[in-house]
Amino acid sequence: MNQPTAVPSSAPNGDEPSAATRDRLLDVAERLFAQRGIDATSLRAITTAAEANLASVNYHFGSKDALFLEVLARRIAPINAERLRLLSEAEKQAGGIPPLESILNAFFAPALSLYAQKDEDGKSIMSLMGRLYTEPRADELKKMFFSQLREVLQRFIPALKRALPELEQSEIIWRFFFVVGSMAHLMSAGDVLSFASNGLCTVEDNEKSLQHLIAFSAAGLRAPPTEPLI
Amino acid sequence: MNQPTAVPSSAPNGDEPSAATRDRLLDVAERLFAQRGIDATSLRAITTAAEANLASVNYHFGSKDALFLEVLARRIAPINAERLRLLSEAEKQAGGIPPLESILNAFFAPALSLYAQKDEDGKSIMSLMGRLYTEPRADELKKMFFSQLREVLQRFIPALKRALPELEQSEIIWRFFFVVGSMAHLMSAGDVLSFASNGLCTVEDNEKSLQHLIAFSAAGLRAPPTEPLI
DNA sequence: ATATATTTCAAACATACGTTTGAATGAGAT
DNA sequence: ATCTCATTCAAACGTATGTTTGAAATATAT
Repeated sequence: MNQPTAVPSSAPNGDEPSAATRDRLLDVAERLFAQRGIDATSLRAITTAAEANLASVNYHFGSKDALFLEVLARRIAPINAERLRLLSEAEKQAGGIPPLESILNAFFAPALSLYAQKDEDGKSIMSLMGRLYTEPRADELKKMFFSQLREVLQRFIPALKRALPELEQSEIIWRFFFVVGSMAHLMSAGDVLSFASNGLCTVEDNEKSLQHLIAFSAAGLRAPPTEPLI
Repeated sequence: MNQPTAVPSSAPNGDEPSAATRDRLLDVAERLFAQRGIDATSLRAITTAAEANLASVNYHFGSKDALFLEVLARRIAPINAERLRLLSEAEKQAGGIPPLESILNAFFAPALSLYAQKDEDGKSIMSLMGRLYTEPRADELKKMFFSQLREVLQRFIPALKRALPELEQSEIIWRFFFVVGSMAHLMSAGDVLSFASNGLCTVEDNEKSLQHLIAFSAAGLRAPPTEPLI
């Protein structure tokens, strides 16, 4: 309940000798949540790894749940912004209706780019994001997540509709639902792929993964309509 | 550690006045695990709902993890057996290579049939199964889950290969990976679909869901090869 | 009916968790 | 130098958890 009355000043000096406690907590929490899951990650583990005091999470964020919420919001917002930007760019470049593949690329690429992060944690963070679609968690999380996703859907569904005029709106939503599932699966279970294929398929090459995902999704979306337009 | 030295005898009298404690625990645990998640479900909640003593889980299963493992194994085994049966049946009926749609139906239908269970819990159990692909859990669970899945893959991948001779093995595996993702998404996040579509799309009609999933997946699998056969 | 093994039970154990507290520390401004 | 506020810190709180225990109850077999 005791919230700080003011935000800690963000290091006025040019180079910060060490990141502010708040940021260190966010970074460490993100990594641990992703690797071990949320319930399995204790505040003690987070604060120890972040070299901060146990009470610091409750001081800076109020609660563990609020910390988790902020860990996610920090990632989701830029991804969705980039999605919208890429879609607009594709529409401008096409001078009207962009090809399905460009629309899908705009949706996938920002999320998959997590994998290409320089540090080793990209994969686990992506895995955490992928799991978000299905994690049984507090209402507040679901609200935050889907309010941010809804904005994206409101731009992408009409774009898909223009690219697939022969499909009913409901059929487009159905298929885009499966597209999201394919992406989430790649994000959250990509490591399983190489395991289950005995190393034949690997998720190491991000560009190749994106190609496979786009090719599959585009073809799935282009399936002949099962609910023809009346 | 203290395991019972013998399995409790399964009610020798014709009609059981009440299910054996062990079975009641499995049923209740399944429902609660599915609804609230595994970590959020305490042994006290399970045993109270099952009208059993707190110690009964440790007596009958050894630990909470072992209980969870058995809850899953009890569901997964029959589903995978039914998958293999349906595939064999489709192959017999086709007198050779069955159409892609029949292969996919054999893979999807047994899992999606969970939804059609008479009791209200079908959905949440299906959701639990769908989450299995990505839950960050103990190694023993992953081992059990994938050892059972591997058996299925060893029959389905060759079947898909025969139905899609123009594709490399690795490309088939990639695409089937997305197929699994689409199915898992439908299983674990089906309720999100109607929420995100403002009720336009709903998962209530199991047969319709299956049709959409098959149409999308078949088309995705049939996408032109990105890695052409040499 | 007696002996034996299985199952239930209430109680306690040990531990881990998120959170709160109140004093100590630090930095900036007056 | 002093005041003021934000931050850190060690310690404790209260609670919930999975598990263990040893006796009581129940069923099974001889």
